Amino acid sequence: MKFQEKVWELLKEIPKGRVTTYGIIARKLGTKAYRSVGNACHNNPYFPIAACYRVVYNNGSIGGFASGVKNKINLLKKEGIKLKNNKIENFEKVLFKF
DNA sequence: GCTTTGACTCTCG
DNA sequence: TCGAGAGCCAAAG
Repeated sequence: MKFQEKVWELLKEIPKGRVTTYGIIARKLGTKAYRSVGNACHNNPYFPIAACYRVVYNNGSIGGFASGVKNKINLLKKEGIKLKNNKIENFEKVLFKF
């Protein structure tokens, strides 16, 4: 199992309406490769299963998205997550820490 | 096998 | 509160 595959496995675990951070995922995998987690999301082969759009910065800002940040925000809104100025509202509440 | 790059994070001013 | 700088790790060239 590759590093990126593990990331995708964790992404599948994220429940609907929740988000997580790259740092949390990296720690869960026992590494500090936050940036590689981002790469894994960018190379995500199965988009709908692994919810890469539910992953954000550690400070609650959106970060980036292959199809555009706006699209990412839109998806999050549909999940019931509220955003303000590219930042997650109630970040502590919707944060999923595994 | 060394260098570059990236959807990151932390620290400091 | 916000921006700049430095550090980190894995993957690709």
